Amino acid sequence: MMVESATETIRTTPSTQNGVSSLSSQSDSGGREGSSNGDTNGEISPVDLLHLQQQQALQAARQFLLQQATGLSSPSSNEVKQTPVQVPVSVAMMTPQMITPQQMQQILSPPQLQALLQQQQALMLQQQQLGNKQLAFQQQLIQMQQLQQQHLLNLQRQGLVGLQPGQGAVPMQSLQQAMCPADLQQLWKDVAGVPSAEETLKHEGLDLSTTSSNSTSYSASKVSPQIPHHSLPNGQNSVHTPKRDSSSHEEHTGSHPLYGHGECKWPGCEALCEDMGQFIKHLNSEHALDDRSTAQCRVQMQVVQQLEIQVGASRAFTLANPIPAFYFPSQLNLASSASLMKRDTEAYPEGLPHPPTSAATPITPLRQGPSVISSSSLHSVGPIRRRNSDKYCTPIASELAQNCEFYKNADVRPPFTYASLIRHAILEAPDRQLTLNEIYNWFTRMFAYFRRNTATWKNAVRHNLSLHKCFVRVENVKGAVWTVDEVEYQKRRPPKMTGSPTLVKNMISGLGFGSLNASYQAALAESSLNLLNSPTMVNTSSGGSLNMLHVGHDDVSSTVEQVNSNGSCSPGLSPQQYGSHQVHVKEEPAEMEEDSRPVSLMATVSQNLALPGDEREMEEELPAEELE
DNA sequence: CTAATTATAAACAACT
DNA sequence: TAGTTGTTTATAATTA
Repeated sequence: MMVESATETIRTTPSTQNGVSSLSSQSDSGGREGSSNGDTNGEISPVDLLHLQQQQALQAARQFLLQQATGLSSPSSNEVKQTPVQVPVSVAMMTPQMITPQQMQQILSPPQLQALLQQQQALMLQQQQLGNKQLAFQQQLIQMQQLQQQHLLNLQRQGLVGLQPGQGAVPMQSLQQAMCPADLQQLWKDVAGVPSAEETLKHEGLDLSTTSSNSTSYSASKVSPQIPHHSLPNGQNSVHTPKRDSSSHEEHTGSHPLYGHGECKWPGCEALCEDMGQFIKHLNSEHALDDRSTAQCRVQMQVVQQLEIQVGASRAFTLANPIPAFYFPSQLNLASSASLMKRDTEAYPEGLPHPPTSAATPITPLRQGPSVISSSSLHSVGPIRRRNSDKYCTPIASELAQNCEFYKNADVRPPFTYASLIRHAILEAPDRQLTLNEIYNWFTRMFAYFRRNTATWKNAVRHNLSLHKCFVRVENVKGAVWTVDEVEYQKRRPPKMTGSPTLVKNMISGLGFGSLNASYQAALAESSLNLLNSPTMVNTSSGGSLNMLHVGHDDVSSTVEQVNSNGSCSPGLSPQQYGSHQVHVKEEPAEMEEDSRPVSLMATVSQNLALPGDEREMEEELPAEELE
């Protein structure tokens, strides 16, 4: 007991408010915030510093990419400066879905890069499942992006690119090389056959001329001096002998983004090259860069950026919607593997009292099935404030349903707030009411994590019950039970995404969803439309439709229950139903019954998202009560 | 910087 | 009296 509370205390206390806060809060999690006590980077481990550096560099590179694509000229100096250690690698791995495009820029660290990009791909995959024909192309684009970044990374490592964090100066040429313009040509050809893709591009208002002029001048001013002899296949730069080139690449021979396993990775090429030299030759001969491809490359970069935006948007969307995790298995796998790494390495830093259960069987409970752990659960790995999950709103029901076993056995903090957990527990009960003790039991039964530190979390539970208006105490003959006032619960869900209607509009129109598949887009459009049409939403949401998308969603069960349980669980649900003697209303429960609208609406959206062949999934997800 | 949300700790009262 | 249940206040972290 004492030990438990002690650790608990430690866990919470630690956050220092230096720039390292997030890092420390991460690592210290269960343990000594040892690293956080200081206020400088001095405490940061070498590894962290490395990460930091990589992040900075990466971010700069990314920034540059974005600039190139956007035509923006604003240097990223300040942003880069802020980046320091802000988001440790672990976070990047653990919170894939939470990462906004901007955060992504900051978070990206070499080791994560691939994972992230793969996740993006996974997302795109998801979209594909939604019926998008353009996906193939988009995925390729993503790959291109991946290649770009990897290459940039390599360049940085080599010192070939004097990437100043504050300047984000990455030579255009290097980008071009990384992008493999020829490949772009190919892509272009492929795409040519797909009117929608071109349509998309037009729609997105890609301005080749503008962009290219921008990037050109940009690269012209900064590039050459920094890449002394990094020969480029396009011949724009001084062409060196393959050997020289290969030598310059030697240290990372195997890491050339386009060269691996003895063959050219140029999409669709696969030419065999015995060594780097040969590969370079091959590059020069087969994948030369001409003006056209250069232009295409630039367009490509823009497209890539668009994709990034889309990814961000779709991520937000999927987060806001109960799209079952199995929608993107690849991501899940990734996530789970990430979590494994996490757990094995940093989840419980040295000195940390490893939770009893997990110590013995930390990962065992992981299902090998497709559902494994959804990303949200990853958030919880380690002592992250669960608020995250709640915020980014992982449907607790589906999450729990899927990872029920995991939480039962792994000493992992569930990524949900106490409030949402309590609510879930109560709603899960046959008569949607539980005594305090029953709630306790539910916690301990469902989560290994809550089998310890009982004093702490029980206190928290009680505190939550008392504090939140959404929990209504009902006294009956046998004592008191707690019920949930859905309306209140939904009501208090704050705007999570400060997305104004404008944002939504933008996302839907060309920019974000320009090339999203029709159904996806339609679903989103519809949802936003509905949302916008809903008076409640319009004036309620400070932010706008996207907010509403979120509302009531961090808990699928709400949706489900309201839809399935005929009335018994409707938002307006009055405590009286419980045949209580007396009800303590903490405050008037708000009379807006329209609140149910967003919820059912969500159901609609979900359905829209559930495309052919996926209905089964949706159904799986609905009965969230089945967990247990 | 501020406000809101959440987690945690703790004091305290009422009740069993 | 001790433990449980509830309420309330305070503090800190995090995020928008």
